[in-house]
Amino acid sequence: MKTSADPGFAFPDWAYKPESSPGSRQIQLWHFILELLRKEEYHDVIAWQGDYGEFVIKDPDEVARLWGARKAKPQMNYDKLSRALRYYYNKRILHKTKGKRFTYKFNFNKLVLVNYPFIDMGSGRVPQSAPPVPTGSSHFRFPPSTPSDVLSSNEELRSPGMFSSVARRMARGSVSDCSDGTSTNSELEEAMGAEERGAGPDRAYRGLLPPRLPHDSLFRIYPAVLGRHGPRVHPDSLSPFPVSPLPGPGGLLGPNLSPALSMTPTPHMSYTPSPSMSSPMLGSHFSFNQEDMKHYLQAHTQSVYNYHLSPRAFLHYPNIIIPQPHRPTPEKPAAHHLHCPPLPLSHPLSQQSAGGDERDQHPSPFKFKLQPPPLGRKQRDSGSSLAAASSSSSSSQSSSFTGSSQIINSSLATGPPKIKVEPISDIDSEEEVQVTDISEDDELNHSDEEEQDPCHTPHRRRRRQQQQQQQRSSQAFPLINLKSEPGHTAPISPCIPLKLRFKRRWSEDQKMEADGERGEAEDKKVRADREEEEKRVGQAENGGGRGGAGGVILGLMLPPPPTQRRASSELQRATAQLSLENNGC
DNA sequence: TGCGGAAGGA
DNA sequence: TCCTTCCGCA
Repeated sequence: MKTSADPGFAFPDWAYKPESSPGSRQIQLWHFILELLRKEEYHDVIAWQGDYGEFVIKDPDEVARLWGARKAKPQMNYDKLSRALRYYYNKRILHKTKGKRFTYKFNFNKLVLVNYPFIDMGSGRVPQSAPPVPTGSSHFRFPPSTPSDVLSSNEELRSPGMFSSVARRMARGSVSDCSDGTSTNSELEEAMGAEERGAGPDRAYRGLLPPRLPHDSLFRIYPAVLGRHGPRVHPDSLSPFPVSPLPGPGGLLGPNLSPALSMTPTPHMSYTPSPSMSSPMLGSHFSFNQEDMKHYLQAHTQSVYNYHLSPRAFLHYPNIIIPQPHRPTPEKPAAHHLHCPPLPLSHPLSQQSAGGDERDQHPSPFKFKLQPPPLGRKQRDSGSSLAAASSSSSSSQSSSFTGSSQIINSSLATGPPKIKVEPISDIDSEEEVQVTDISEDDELNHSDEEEQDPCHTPHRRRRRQQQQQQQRSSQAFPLINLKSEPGHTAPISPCIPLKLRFKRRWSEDQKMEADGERGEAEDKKVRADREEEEKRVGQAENGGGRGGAGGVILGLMLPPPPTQRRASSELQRATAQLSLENNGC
């Protein structure tokens, strides 16, 4: 296999730009960082430290000097180098370890799903977020060396709607993780640790799992592993590694396991050790343990909720149970199971969830921790207008992390007065609370906010447009079509979608919450007035049959303030009524 | 020390 | 596209 000219350590050809010169001047910075990290002689300059993928630049000037030497940029300094590193934030290749000087962390989670287009689901094996550590078992295959290889030779694996779309979304950055610069993995480990402890059979291989391998040991094997695929290196491979956020064949992140990936295994995703590294598993696609894939997706979904990612990506996995905040609306169909098109997938996962909604029977084991996404700089700057910032969030790190979920989060953090009460006709928002594609619907529905947002650079607008386009294509799925047409206000009817009625009810509830914050004295007065009014409204509603479960949803997140208990009970009654009505629909 | 906008080069 | 360079800001 061809490698770079570096005799000590070399990435495979695909890790370099095609125009890579013998001197490897085109090496990318993160490659270079990994290169340094791997070399013992630079451990005084840069070294792994802390969590997986986390490294500290011990001697920034020296690293910059080395980088400048590599790039023939003698004027290079750490300031410039760090600027380049910061560009990786948006690409989710790196993020900063907050509070630790010169400490960054490679992000690998998104790189995993991007590999999904090459999963051989039929093999009954599931992708791992773990690196391709050849430690001895047989369930891991390396993909071809380049996306073009895969896409040309494994077209059948690009199951439309299954993995490729996820991959594209991931590649686009609309699905991402670790966006807050903190250790995502540790939280995921918690969640998945619990999950795994409760895991059933199919876990025998766990005994084979390596413990946390030291970075170095993980990384050391990387070249050797990749080296096995030299013959598959596509001569025209274009910047084959996850660097490219672009969708499509040239931009798919990944069939190639990245060094970043390899060094940042997720312990909770039990890695299946793979003697395949030494066996003739040079096939062009991954094979994964299906059980682990399920767990991975759950973990990733957890990260979605923790980090404002897009669980909608998982709608393409109709048989993956998506952990969600438990919503006591038993009548609500298990959308992910019932409304996804019968994708041409006939693997055992299809049977696992067949016949019912597991979530109802087994409430999600995950702890939901809704957090506001990291504030971008301008958001921080905006200061006082937090609500506006949250609704129009366009932090460069999380331009896709906008939307009603964030609104909810903001409301949790700042109280009802800052809740954005969306128009009733904006029925997307509740969907986003439930299945939080945080970015896209917000973009569809809040273009007015975009105008107000000083952070909307043309670049970000382009990204948002891409996400909107993705959203439109995603709406081809019946699940998404649970929504009404944008802007369409369904007539009030006992048989309007339950969800829509929930939404409307929720909007009302939020208004009431806002009212509830206006102080005790005023509240009492308002309450008195409202009680009178609600008597009238209640009578009207008894005939109109509208309502919603938004209050229930919020109730899951926060205990209702005393002033709202009565409203909540109203909501519960309305919910019960709606449930009955819905049965009639 | 870190962030991110902007302009520009290769 | 991936930086490099410069800069203002926190």
